[in-house]
Amino acid sequence: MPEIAIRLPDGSEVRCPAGTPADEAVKTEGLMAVLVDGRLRDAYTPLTADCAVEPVTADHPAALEVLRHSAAHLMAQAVARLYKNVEFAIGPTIEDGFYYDFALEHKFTPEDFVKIEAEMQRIVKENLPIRRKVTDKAGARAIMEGQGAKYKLELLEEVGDEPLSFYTQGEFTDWCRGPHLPSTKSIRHFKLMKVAGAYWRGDEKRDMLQRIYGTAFLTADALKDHLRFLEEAAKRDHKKVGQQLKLWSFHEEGPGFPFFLPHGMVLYDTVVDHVKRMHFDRGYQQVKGPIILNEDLWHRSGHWDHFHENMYFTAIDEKMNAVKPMNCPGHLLIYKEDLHSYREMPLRFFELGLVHRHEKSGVLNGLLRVRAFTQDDAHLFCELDHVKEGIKEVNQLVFDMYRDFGFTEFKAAVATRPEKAMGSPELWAKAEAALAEALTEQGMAFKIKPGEGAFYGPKIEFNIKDSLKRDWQCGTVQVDFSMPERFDIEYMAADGQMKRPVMIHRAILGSMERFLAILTENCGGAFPLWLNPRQVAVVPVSEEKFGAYARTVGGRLKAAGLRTVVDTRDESLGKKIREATQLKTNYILVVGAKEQEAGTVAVRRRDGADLGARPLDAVVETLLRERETRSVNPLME
RNA sequence: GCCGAUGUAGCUCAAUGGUAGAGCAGCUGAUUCGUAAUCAGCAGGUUAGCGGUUCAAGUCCGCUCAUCGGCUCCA
Repeated sequence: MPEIAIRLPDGSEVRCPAGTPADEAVKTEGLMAVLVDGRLRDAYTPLTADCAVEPVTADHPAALEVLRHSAAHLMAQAVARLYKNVEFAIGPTIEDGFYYDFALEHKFTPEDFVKIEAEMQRIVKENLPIRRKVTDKAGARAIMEGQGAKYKLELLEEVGDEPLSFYTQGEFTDWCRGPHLPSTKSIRHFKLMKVAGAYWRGDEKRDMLQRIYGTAFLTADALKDHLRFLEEAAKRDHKKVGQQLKLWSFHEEGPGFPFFLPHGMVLYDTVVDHVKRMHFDRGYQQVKGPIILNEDLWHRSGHWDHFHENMYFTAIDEKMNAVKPMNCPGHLLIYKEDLHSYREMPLRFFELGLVHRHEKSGVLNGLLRVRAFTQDDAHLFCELDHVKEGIKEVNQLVFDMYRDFGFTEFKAAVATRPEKAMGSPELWAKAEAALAEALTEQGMAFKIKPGEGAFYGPKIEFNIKDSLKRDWQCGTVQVDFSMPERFDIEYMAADGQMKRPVMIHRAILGSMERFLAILTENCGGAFPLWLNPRQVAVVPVSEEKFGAYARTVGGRLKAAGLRTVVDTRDESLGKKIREATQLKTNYILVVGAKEQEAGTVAVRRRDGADLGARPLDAVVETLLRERETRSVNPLME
């Protein structure tokens, strides 16, 4: 046997005979896998040549991935033991865990999870070695035919002639790239989460399989933390919070059409006010088009061809009309009312546009996915040479807006030409390049989403990250050469020629409804002062004795524009404080004899902190500062 | 749209196939209170809707609707 040299991360080198398994060469406790020359491999992989080996143990970034992949196999094995005639599809890892798709007669219920988890534990205890075997396509086919695995056979037909690996643990064998843990014994901290239907290969025309989602972690604490996180997210659910704080509601009578209650409307208007101010400061002109427009317009715009399944139609005097799903055609009509000059460019039309889109019933979800929503929509018309500047200007507004609403982390992606697209590929390429260049010049990293552009142009998608580290898509910026063409819009260029402008479609918060849901879940309903519909509650210790002073205090606050309630109900002080706190009122001002005499208020924050008596003037001053600076944290300390 | 689960008072939840109940909220009265629930009384329901099985249905079956979790789609 020739000797080979193994380099370890600490710079040391060991020599061993070629073919030595990696785990024997590196001799590391708790080895889950190894990186051989940077490639993830099984711990027992034979080393055949000089190489660099990095051990993957529990603290390695790749550890979770390996663990979860093995957990998916573990679950599949348990399912195979417990149920008859199970067909296996695929079982990958995902962000928070793993899933496996099965086809079988039995319908899984969450009660089955107990049984499956118990079987999984049993397999863990059996300490089955997980071993890799490589075969060729014919060998693979033989194995799969033996298993009656029609889904896997279908996938097999699509791969080339490269060697294929199978992993076996006990009686269970699965086609898999790997790597896997060396044994089932180290999969300890897992939980099956939910069962759901999933189309085979994500195609709604094909079989509906049963998917079980699970998660697995390296330690019991990490699993517990994850479950706690999910609980926290559930507590912050905007539907729940919206009901508790009486912000919005949903009714059977209008699925997908949310109701805004008085306090929700205050929140909505506060957001709108800020959005408008930011746009006016940047040269946008607000417009508003009608909600219903005749069908011809939608043929001209291309929406009928590309979007009509999502549109609502309504007859007026026997003529067909469409309820608008987008605002752009309206803005094009407005554009065409005047002769435009290059001197006005970029021309910026802004609309809080109420659009209706027919969404499939199964996708509706609170305010996050509705059938009628208001977009913070705008269209910029610019000269061809200035498209990139236009995009950059818009992007800057996007960044500013997210920061103002307290979102400091966001990501961008460029979505390119979809299959159903209008306009020439050359124009698409040009538009895609403009978007990418603008982002690059602004130092904004982005990824590419192939084929995910709108039918009339490629787009930048902006995602914000909330306080629970979840991503939400909000803004889009789209470059469009087609719509100006279709509507034959022009402007007078500096050289006296009539030219065709380019259109930039953009929304920043996206849908106001959706954004309010995100805002709500970001803070769990405990809105920063500037946004909160309930900013201050004034609570007299006794209504009879101090009610008048409480109303005076309330009057001062209201005069300063602070959203204030004076709670003069015949209830105990403790109860009024409790209720105001539960409604996430930023500040509770308690007034009694001492305060009345001294012209002060006793300040209590919603987090329970009792700040003691403060002069009313000072309180008003601080609250106004907190509001004007849009502070996320309370300024009263 | 597809797969699955769920639907009881305004809210949160109980109720072996055998008279639908509690807490909170609401109303009335008492209480005037110093930092997260004062006390008492009253009222509140075609158990999502429609149909079926049964002597008897909140409970079992079917259909419809809505919601939730996923899939597909998407702001």
